[in-house]
Amino acid sequence: MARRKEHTHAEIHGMAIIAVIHLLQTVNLENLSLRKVATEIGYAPSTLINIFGGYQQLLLAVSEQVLTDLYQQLVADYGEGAAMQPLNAQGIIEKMAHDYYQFANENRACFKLVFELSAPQGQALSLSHQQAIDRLFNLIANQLTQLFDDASNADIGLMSRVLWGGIHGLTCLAIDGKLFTEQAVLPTMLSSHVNGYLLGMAQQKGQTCC
Amino acid sequence: MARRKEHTHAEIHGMAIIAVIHLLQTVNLENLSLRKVATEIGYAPSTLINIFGGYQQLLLAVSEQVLTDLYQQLVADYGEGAAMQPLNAQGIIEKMAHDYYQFANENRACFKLVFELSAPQGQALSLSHQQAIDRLFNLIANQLTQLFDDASNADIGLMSRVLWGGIHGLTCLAIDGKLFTEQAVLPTMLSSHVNGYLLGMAQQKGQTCC
DNA sequence: AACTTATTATGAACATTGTTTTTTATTTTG
DNA sequence: CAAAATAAAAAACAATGTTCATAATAAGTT
Repeated sequence: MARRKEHTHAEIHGMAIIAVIHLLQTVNLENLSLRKVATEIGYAPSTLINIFGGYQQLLLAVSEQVLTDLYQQLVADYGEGAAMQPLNAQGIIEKMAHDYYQFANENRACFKLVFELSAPQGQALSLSHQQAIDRLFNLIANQLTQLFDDASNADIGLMSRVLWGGIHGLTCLAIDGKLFTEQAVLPTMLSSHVNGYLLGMAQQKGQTCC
Repeated sequence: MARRKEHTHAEIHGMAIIAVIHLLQTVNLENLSLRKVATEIGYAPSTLINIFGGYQQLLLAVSEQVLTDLYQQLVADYGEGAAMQPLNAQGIIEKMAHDYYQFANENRACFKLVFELSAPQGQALSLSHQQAIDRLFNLIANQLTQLFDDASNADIGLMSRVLWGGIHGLTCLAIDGKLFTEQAVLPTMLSSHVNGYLLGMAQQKGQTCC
Protein backbone atom coordinates (compact mmCIF):
# COMPACT_ATOMS: atom_id res chain seq x y z
CA MET A 1 0.00 0.00 0.00
CA ALA A 2 1.76 3.11 -1.09
CA ARG A 3 -0.17 6.25 -0.62
CA ARG A 4 1.99 8.62 -2.50
CA LYS A 5 3.15 12.11 -1.69
CA GLU A 6 1.59 12.45 1.70
CA HIS A 7 4.97 13.93 2.45
CA THR A 8 7.65 14.92 0.01
CA HIS A 9 11.06 13.37 0.26
CA ALA A 10 12.49 16.53 1.76
CA GLU A 11 9.81 16.41 4.42
CA ILE A 12 10.52 12.81 5.31
CA HIS A 13 14.20 13.70 5.36
CA GLY A 14 13.55 16.37 7.95
CA MET A 15 11.10 14.26 9.91
CA ALA A 16 13.62 11.46 10.25
CA ILE A 17 16.34 13.77 11.49
CA ILE A 18 14.03 15.28 14.05
CA ALA A 19 12.94 11.82 15.11
CA VAL A 20 16.53 10.71 15.68
CA ILE A 21 17.33 13.79 17.74
CA HIS A 22 14.16 13.23 19.71
CA LEU A 23 14.83 9.54 20.31
CA LEU A 24 18.41 10.23 21.33
CA GLN A 25 17.14 12.10 24.37
CA THR A 26 15.87 8.90 25.95
CA VAL A 27 17.84 6.21 24.14
CA ASN A 28 21.56 6.01 23.60
CA LEU A 29 23.06 5.51 20.20
CA GLU A 30 23.69 1.79 20.48
CA ASN A 31 20.05 1.15 21.36
CA LEU A 32 18.80 3.25 18.50
CA SER A 33 17.93 1.57 15.23
CA LEU A 34 16.74 2.42 11.78
CA ARG A 35 13.54 0.53 12.45
CA LYS A 36 12.78 2.57 15.55
CA VAL A 37 13.26 5.77 13.62
CA ALA A 38 11.02 4.45 10.86
CA THR A 39 8.16 3.54 13.19
CA GLU A 40 8.58 6.87 15.00
CA ILE A 41 7.69 8.73 11.82
CA GLY A 42 5.27 6.13 10.52
CA TYR A 43 7.24 4.94 7.53
CA ALA A 44 8.88 1.68 6.61
CA PRO A 45 12.60 1.08 7.11
CA SER A 46 13.16 0.61 3.41
CA THR A 47 11.69 4.04 2.75
CA LEU A 48 14.36 5.65 4.89
CA ILE A 49 17.02 3.65 3.09
CA ASN A 50 15.67 4.85 -0.23
CA ILE A 51 15.92 8.45 0.89
CA PHE A 52 19.16 8.46 2.85
CA GLY A 53 20.96 5.55 1.23
CA GLY A 54 21.52 3.77 4.50
CA TYR A 55 21.42 3.99 8.26
CA GLN A 56 24.89 5.47 8.57
CA GLN A 57 24.09 8.22 6.14
CA LEU A 58 20.96 9.08 8.06
CA LEU A 59 23.10 9.43 11.16
CA LEU A 60 25.57 11.59 9.24
CA ALA A 61 22.72 13.88 8.26
CA VAL A 62 21.74 14.10 11.91
CA SER A 63 25.33 14.87 12.77
CA GLU A 64 25.33 17.85 10.46
CA GLN A 65 22.09 19.12 11.95
CA VAL A 66 23.48 18.86 15.45
CA LEU A 67 26.61 20.74 14.41
CA THR A 68 24.41 23.47 13.02
CA ASP A 69 22.38 23.61 16.23
CA LEU A 70 25.57 23.82 18.24
CA TYR A 71 26.82 26.68 16.09
CA GLN A 72 23.53 28.51 16.44
CA GLN A 73 23.66 28.17 20.18
CA LEU A 74 27.21 29.49 20.35
CA VAL A 75 26.41 32.59 18.36
CA ALA A 76 23.04 33.12 20.02
CA ASP A 77 24.35 35.56 22.60
CA TYR A 78 26.94 37.54 20.69
CA GLY A 79 26.13 37.61 17.00
CA GLU A 80 29.13 36.85 14.88
CA GLY A 81 30.07 40.36 13.85
CA ALA A 82 27.49 42.15 15.94
CA ALA A 83 28.11 44.84 18.50
CA MET A 84 30.52 43.65 21.13
CA GLN A 85 29.31 42.91 24.61
CA PRO A 86 31.16 44.15 27.65
CA LEU A 87 33.13 40.93 27.13
CA ASN A 88 36.49 41.20 25.43
CA ALA A 89 37.65 38.66 22.87
CA GLN A 90 39.23 36.45 25.50
CA GLY A 91 36.04 36.47 27.56
CA ILE A 92 34.04 35.53 24.50
CA ILE A 93 36.24 32.52 23.83
CA GLU A 94 35.94 31.49 27.45
CA LYS A 95 32.17 31.76 27.26
CA MET A 96 32.08 29.73 24.07
CA ALA A 97 34.03 27.00 25.83
CA HIS A 98 31.47 26.89 28.58
CA ASP A 99 28.60 26.90 26.09
CA TYR A 100 30.27 24.08 24.17
CA TYR A 101 30.35 21.93 27.26
CA GLN A 102 26.83 22.89 28.25
CA PHE A 103 25.53 21.85 24.85
CA ALA A 104 27.40 18.56 24.99
CA ASN A 105 26.14 17.87 28.47
CA GLU A 106 22.54 18.62 27.59
CA ASN A 107 22.67 16.60 24.38
CA ARG A 108 25.08 13.82 25.26
CA ALA A 109 23.88 11.21 22.82
CA CYS A 110 23.72 13.69 19.96
CA PHE A 111 27.14 15.07 20.82
CA LYS A 112 28.69 11.63 20.94
CA LEU A 113 27.04 10.82 17.64
CA VAL A 114 28.68 13.79 15.98
CA PHE A 115 32.20 12.92 17.02
CA GLU A 116 32.11 9.13 17.04
CA LEU A 117 30.65 8.77 13.59
CA SER A 118 33.20 8.59 10.83
CA ALA A 119 32.65 8.91 7.13
CA PRO A 120 31.52 5.64 5.48
CA GLN A 121 34.72 3.99 4.33
CA GLY A 122 38.04 5.77 4.25
CA GLN A 123 36.42 8.54 2.28
CA ALA A 124 36.43 12.05 3.61
CA LEU A 125 33.61 13.82 5.37
CA SER A 126 31.02 15.49 3.19
CA LEU A 127 31.70 19.08 2.25
CA SER A 128 28.81 20.47 4.24
CA HIS A 129 29.96 18.46 7.20
CA GLN A 130 33.44 19.94 6.89
CA GLN A 131 32.00 23.40 6.60
CA ALA A 132 29.90 22.91 9.70
CA ILE A 133 33.03 22.11 11.69
CA ASP A 134 34.96 24.88 10.02
CA ARG A 135 32.36 27.41 11.10
CA LEU A 136 33.03 26.40 14.68
CA PHE A 137 36.77 26.85 14.33
CA ASN A 138 36.22 30.22 12.72
CA LEU A 139 34.22 31.42 15.67
CA ILE A 140 37.36 31.22 17.74
CA ALA A 141 39.66 32.29 14.93
CA ASN A 142 37.67 35.49 14.53
CA GLN A 143 38.20 36.39 18.15
CA LEU A 144 41.86 35.49 17.94
CA THR A 145 42.44 37.97 15.15
CA GLN A 146 41.35 40.66 17.56
CA LEU A 147 43.72 39.46 20.24
CA PHE A 148 46.70 38.94 17.96
CA ASP A 149 46.23 41.41 15.18
CA ASP A 150 49.66 40.91 13.69
CA ALA A 151 49.61 37.10 13.71
CA SER A 152 49.69 35.21 10.43
CA ASN A 153 46.71 33.25 9.21
CA ALA A 154 48.64 30.07 9.84
CA ASP A 155 49.21 31.07 13.45
CA ILE A 156 45.56 31.95 13.93
CA GLY A 157 44.53 28.61 12.45
CA LEU A 158 46.91 26.74 14.69
CA MET A 159 45.87 28.55 17.84
CA SER A 160 42.18 28.19 17.12
CA ARG A 161 42.61 24.46 16.69
CA VAL A 162 44.66 24.10 19.84
CA LEU A 163 42.03 26.00 21.78
CA TRP A 164 39.14 24.05 20.33
CA GLY A 165 40.92 20.75 20.59
CA GLY A 166 41.40 21.32 24.29
CA ILE A 167 37.82 22.40 24.83
CA HIS A 168 36.65 19.36 22.91
CA GLY A 169 38.91 16.93 24.74
CA LEU A 170 37.95 18.15 28.18
CA THR A 171 34.29 18.04 27.20
CA CYS A 172 34.53 14.51 25.82
CA LEU A 173 36.30 13.16 28.87
CA ALA A 174 33.94 14.99 31.21
CA ILE A 175 30.66 13.76 29.78
CA ASP A 176 31.95 10.19 29.96
CA GLY A 177 33.05 10.62 33.56
CA LYS A 178 36.68 10.01 32.69
CA LEU A 179 38.16 13.07 34.38
CA PHE A 180 37.55 11.79 37.91
CA THR A 181 36.54 15.09 39.33
CA GLU A 182 33.27 16.67 40.26
CA GLN A 183 31.37 18.01 37.29
CA ALA A 184 31.35 21.42 38.93
CA VAL A 185 35.05 22.01 38.36
CA LEU A 186 34.90 21.49 34.62
CA PRO A 187 34.16 25.16 33.91
CA THR A 188 37.25 25.95 35.97
CA MET A 189 39.29 23.60 33.82
CA LEU A 190 37.92 25.10 30.62
CA SER A 191 38.72 28.60 31.83
CA SER A 192 42.19 27.52 32.91
CA HIS A 193 42.79 26.05 29.49
CA VAL A 194 41.61 29.10 27.57
CA ASN A 195 43.17 31.73 29.78
CA GLY A 196 46.36 29.82 30.44
CA TYR A 197 47.01 29.14 26.77
CA LEU A 198 46.16 32.66 25.69
CA LEU A 199 48.37 34.09 28.41
CA GLY A 200 51.23 31.89 27.28
CA MET A 201 50.77 32.81 23.64
CA ALA A 202 50.58 36.49 24.49
CA GLN A 203 53.82 36.29 26.41
CA GLN A 204 55.47 34.27 23.69
CA LYS A 205 54.52 36.88 21.13
CA GLY A 206 55.71 39.64 23.40
CA GLN A 207 52.46 41.51 23.27
CA THR A 208 51.50 41.48 26.90
CA CYS A 209 54.34 40.93 29.28
CA CYS A 210 54.37 41.83 32.99
CA MET B 1 31.31 -31.75 21.48
CA ALA B 2 32.98 -30.26 24.47
CA ARG B 3 36.55 -31.18 24.91
CA ARG B 4 37.19 -29.80 28.31
CA LYS B 5 40.14 -27.90 29.71
CA GLU B 6 42.15 -27.62 26.56
CA HIS B 7 42.58 -24.08 27.80
CA THR B 8 41.74 -22.70 31.18
CA HIS B 9 39.27 -19.85 31.44
CA ALA B 10 42.03 -17.39 32.13
CA GLU B 11 43.78 -18.53 28.98
CA ILE B 12 40.67 -18.10 26.84
CA HIS B 13 40.21 -14.70 28.46
CA GLY B 14 43.65 -13.64 27.32
CA MET B 15 43.31 -15.26 23.92
CA ALA B 16 40.09 -13.37 23.24
CA ILE B 17 41.60 -10.02 24.18
CA ILE B 18 44.61 -10.65 21.96
CA ALA B 19 42.30 -11.71 19.15
CA VAL B 20 40.29 -8.49 19.40
CA ILE B 21 43.39 -6.33 19.35
CA HIS B 22 44.67 -8.32 16.40
CA LEU B 23 41.41 -8.09 14.47
CA LEU B 24 41.13 -4.37 15.14
CA GLN B 25 44.23 -3.81 13.05
CA THR B 26 42.40 -4.75 9.87
CA VAL B 27 38.74 -4.30 10.81
CA ASN B 28 37.11 -1.32 12.43
CA LEU B 29 34.99 -1.63 15.52
CA GLU B 30 31.62 -1.58 13.83
CA ASN B 31 32.63 -4.48 11.58
CA LEU B 32 33.93 -6.52 14.47
CA SER B 33 31.64 -9.03 16.11
CA LEU B 34 31.63 -11.47 18.94
CA ARG B 35 31.31 -14.29 16.46
CA LYS B 36 34.40 -13.21 14.57
CA VAL B 37 36.39 -13.13 17.77
CA ALA B 38 35.08 -16.56 18.67
CA THR B 39 36.03 -18.15 15.37
CA GLU B 40 39.43 -16.41 15.53
CA ILE B 41 40.30 -18.31 18.69
CA GLY B 42 38.41 -21.47 17.75
CA TYR B 43 35.68 -21.31 20.33
CA ALA B 44 31.93 -20.86 20.20
CA PRO B 45 30.31 -17.46 20.79
CA SER B 46 28.47 -18.74 23.82
CA THR B 47 31.75 -19.74 25.41
CA LEU B 48 32.95 -16.14 25.28
CA ILE B 49 29.68 -14.98 26.76
CA ASN B 50 30.07 -17.46 29.58
CA ILE B 51 33.52 -16.13 30.36
CA PHE B 52 33.07 -12.39 29.85
CA GLY B 53 29.36 -12.04 30.53
CA GLY B 54 28.71 -10.36 27.20
CA TYR B 55 30.21 -8.71 24.19
CA GLN B 56 30.42 -5.28 25.74
CA GLN B 57 32.29 -6.61 28.73
CA LEU B 58 34.76 -8.33 26.46
CA LEU B 59 35.37 -5.01 24.78
CA LEU B 60 35.79 -3.33 28.16
CA ALA B 61 38.44 -5.88 29.03
CA VAL B 62 40.20 -5.06 25.79
CA SER B 63 39.92 -1.37 26.64
CA GLU B 64 41.77 -1.91 29.89
CA GLN B 65 44.49 -3.85 28.14
CA VAL B 66 44.95 -1.09 25.57
CA LEU B 67 45.19 1.51 28.32
CA THR B 68 47.86 -0.56 29.97
CA ASP B 69 49.75 -0.90 26.69
CA LEU B 70 49.52 2.86 26.18
CA TYR B 71 50.87 3.49 29.65
CA GLN B 72 53.72 1.07 29.09
CA GLN B 73 54.63 2.79 25.86
CA LEU B 74 54.63 6.22 27.50
CA VAL B 75 56.96 5.15 30.28
CA ALA B 76 59.12 3.02 28.03
CA ASP B 77 61.69 5.72 27.42
CA TYR B 78 61.88 7.50 30.76
CA GLY B 79 60.88 5.16 33.58
CA GLU B 80 58.47 6.76 35.97
CA GLY B 81 60.87 7.76 38.72
CA ALA B 82 64.04 6.71 36.96
CA ALA B 83 67.05 8.83 36.25
CA MET B 84 66.14 11.92 34.30
CA GLN B 85 67.07 12.27 30.70
CA PRO B 86 68.56 15.45 29.35
CA LEU B 87 64.91 16.43 28.97
CA ASN B 88 63.44 18.65 31.62
CA ALA B 89 59.95 18.13 32.99
CA GLN B 90 58.34 20.29 30.33
CA GLY B 91 60.15 18.42 27.58
CA ILE B 92 58.98 15.12 29.03
CA ILE B 93 55.36 16.24 28.99
CA GLU B 94 55.77 17.41 25.42
CA LYS B 95 57.24 14.07 24.44
CA MET B 96 54.42 12.20 26.15
CA ALA B 97 51.95 14.23 24.13
CA HIS B 98 53.66 13.18 20.91
CA ASP B 99 53.81 9.56 22.04
CA TYR B 100 50.13 9.68 22.94
CA TYR B 101 49.24 10.76 19.44
CA GLN B 102 51.63 8.28 17.88
CA PHE B 103 50.03 5.44 19.80
CA ALA B 104 46.54 6.58 18.85
CA ASN B 105 47.54 6.92 15.23
CA GLU B 106 49.14 3.48 15.08
CA ASN B 107 46.25 1.82 16.89
CA ARG B 108 43.28 3.83 15.72
CA ALA B 109 40.58 1.24 16.19
CA CYS B 110 41.86 0.25 19.61
CA PHE B 111 42.19 3.87 20.65
CA LYS B 112 38.66 4.69 19.55
CA LEU B 113 37.42 1.63 21.36
CA VAL B 114 38.91 2.83 24.63
CA PHE B 115 37.27 6.23 24.54
CA GLU B 116 33.99 5.48 22.82
CA LEU B 117 33.02 2.59 25.02
CA SER B 118 31.05 3.55 28.07
CA ALA B 119 30.27 1.44 31.10
CA PRO B 120 27.26 -0.84 30.58
CA GLN B 121 24.31 1.16 31.89
CA GLY B 122 24.69 4.37 33.84
CA GLN B 123 27.02 2.56 36.18
CA ALA B 124 30.56 3.80 36.67
CA LEU B 125 33.67 2.41 35.05
CA SER B 126 35.30 -0.53 36.75
CA LEU B 127 37.88 0.28 39.37
CA SER B 128 40.78 -1.13 37.40
CA HIS B 129 39.61 0.84 34.39
CA GLN B 130 39.60 4.03 36.47
CA GLN B 131 43.04 3.24 37.79
CA ALA B 132 44.37 2.69 34.29
CA ILE B 133 43.27 6.19 33.32
CA ASP B 134 44.45 7.63 36.60
CA ARG B 135 47.93 6.27 35.96
CA LEU B 136 48.03 8.27 32.77
CA PHE B 137 47.01 11.49 34.50
CA ASN B 138 49.62 10.87 37.16
CA LEU B 139 52.37 10.64 34.59
CA ILE B 140 51.79 14.28 33.83
CA ALA B 141 51.01 15.24 37.39
CA ASN B 142 54.37 13.87 38.51
CA GLN B 143 56.18 16.10 36.07
CA LEU B 144 54.08 19.08 37.06
CA THR B 145 55.11 18.76 40.68
CA GLN B 146 58.68 19.35 39.52
CA LEU B 147 57.69 22.42 37.57
CA PHE B 148 55.43 23.93 40.22
CA ASP B 149 56.84 22.69 43.47
CA ASP B 150 54.73 24.96 45.62
CA ALA B 151 51.43 24.27 43.88
CA SER B 152 48.64 22.54 45.79
CA ASN B 153 47.54 19.02 44.94
CA ALA B 154 44.29 20.46 43.63
CA ASP B 155 46.18 22.75 41.29
CA ILE B 156 48.37 19.91 40.05
CA GLY B 157 45.29 17.76 39.46
CA LEU B 158 43.58 20.53 37.55
CA MET B 159 46.58 21.34 35.40
CA SER B 160 47.29 17.71 34.59
CA ARG B 161 43.72 17.24 33.42
CA VAL B 162 43.76 20.39 31.34
CA LEU B 163 46.98 19.27 29.69
CA TRP B 164 45.77 15.76 29.09
CA GLY B 165 42.35 16.87 27.97
CA GLY B 166 43.92 19.03 25.31
CA ILE B 167 46.27 16.32 24.16
CA HIS B 168 43.38 13.91 24.00
CA GLY B 169 41.08 16.29 22.17
CA LEU B 170 43.64 17.20 19.52
CA THR B 171 44.46 13.54 19.06
CA CYS B 172 40.82 12.51 18.72
CA LEU B 173 40.05 15.20 16.18
CA ALA B 174 43.24 14.49 14.26
CA ILE B 175 42.81 10.75 13.81
CA ASP B 176 39.28 11.36 12.50
CA GLY B 177 40.51 13.99 10.07
CA LYS B 178 38.43 16.70 11.72
CA LEU B 179 41.16 19.28 12.19
CA PHE B 180 41.42 20.10 8.48
CA THR B 181 45.14 20.41 8.45
CA GLU B 182 47.95 18.21 7.28
CA GLN B 183 48.80 15.46 9.69
CA ALA B 184 52.35 16.76 9.84
CA VAL B 185 51.41 19.86 11.82
CA LEU B 186 49.74 17.97 14.64
CA PRO B 187 52.99 17.64 16.63
CA THR B 188 53.32 21.40 16.30
CA MET B 189 49.84 21.83 17.73
CA LEU B 190 50.55 19.47 20.59
CA SER B 191 53.74 21.32 21.40
CA SER B 192 51.97 24.66 21.18
CA HIS B 193 49.33 23.40 23.58
CA VAL B 194 51.76 22.03 26.14
CA ASN B 195 54.29 24.86 26.00
CA GLY B 196 51.71 27.60 25.67
CA TYR B 197 49.68 26.43 28.63
CA LEU B 198 52.71 25.81 30.81
CA LEU B 199 54.11 29.21 29.94
CA GLY B 200 50.82 30.83 30.84
CA MET B 201 50.62 28.95 34.11
CA ALA B 202 54.18 29.84 35.00
CA GLN B 203 53.53 33.49 34.39
CA GLN B 204 50.27 33.37 36.30
CA LYS B 205 52.03 31.85 39.27
CA GLY B 206 54.82 34.36 39.03
CA GLN B 207 57.52 31.74 38.87
CA THR B 208 59.03 32.53 35.53
CA CYS B 209 58.43 36.01 34.33
CA CYS B 210 60.46 37.84 31.71
C1' DA C 1 -13.21 8.39 -19.47
C1' DA C 2 -10.64 4.17 -19.83
C1' DC C 3 -6.24 2.09 -20.28
C1' DT C 4 -1.31 2.05 -20.02
C1' DT C 5 2.94 3.30 -18.01
C1' DA C 6 5.89 5.12 -14.17
C1' DT C 7 6.62 5.86 -9.70
C1' DT C 8 6.59 5.06 -4.70
C1' DA C 9 6.25 3.15 -0.58
C1' DT C 10 5.90 -1.34 1.27
C1' DG C 11 6.22 -6.09 2.99
C1' DA C 12 8.54 -10.17 2.74
C1' DA C 13 13.00 -12.33 2.56
C1' DC C 14 18.02 -12.55 3.84
C1' DA C 15 22.27 -12.52 6.16
C1' DT C 16 24.27 -11.18 10.40
C1' DT C 17 24.27 -9.71 15.03
C1' DG C 18 24.26 -10.65 20.56
C1' DT C 19 22.17 -13.60 23.66
C1' DT C 20 19.55 -17.64 25.84
C1' DT C 21 18.52 -22.27 26.14
C1' DT C 22 18.98 -26.93 25.23
C1' DT C 23 22.26 -30.92 23.98
C1' DT C 24 26.15 -33.34 23.92
C1' DA C 25 30.53 -34.76 25.27
C1' DT C 26 33.81 -34.98 28.82
C1' DT C 27 35.49 -35.04 33.56
C1' DT C 28 34.98 -35.90 38.21
C1' DT C 29 32.98 -38.41 41.92
C1' DG C 30 30.88 -42.16 44.65
C1' DC D 1 32.26 -48.94 36.58
C1' DA D 2 28.15 -46.13 37.08
C1' DA D 3 26.35 -41.62 38.28
C1' DA D 4 26.51 -36.93 38.96
C1' DA D 5 28.52 -32.63 37.63
C1' DT D 6 30.33 -29.66 34.31
C1' DA D 7 32.23 -27.44 30.30
C1' DA D 8 31.74 -26.35 25.63
C1' DA D 9 28.83 -26.25 21.65
C1' DA D 10 24.88 -26.40 18.77
C1' DA D 11 20.48 -24.81 18.08
C1' DA D 12 16.99 -21.48 18.62
C1' DC D 13 15.52 -16.54 19.13
C1' DA D 14 14.73 -11.80 18.65
C1' DA D 15 16.51 -7.80 16.54
C1' DT D 16 19.35 -5.52 13.22
C1' DG D 17 20.54 -3.21 8.33
C1' DT D 18 19.70 -4.08 3.69
C1' DT D 19 17.78 -5.96 -0.75
C1' DC D 20 14.17 -7.19 -3.81
C1' DA D 21 9.83 -8.19 -5.63
C1' DT D 22 5.07 -6.47 -5.15
C1' DA D 23 1.03 -3.90 -4.61
C1' DA D 24 -0.92 0.63 -4.69
C1' DT D 25 -1.08 5.08 -6.40
C1' DA D 26 -0.11 8.85 -9.61
C1' DA D 27 0.70 10.51 -14.24
C1' DG D 28 0.33 10.11 -19.15
C1' DT D 29 -2.07 8.78 -23.56
C1' DT D 30 -5.52 8.09 -26.79
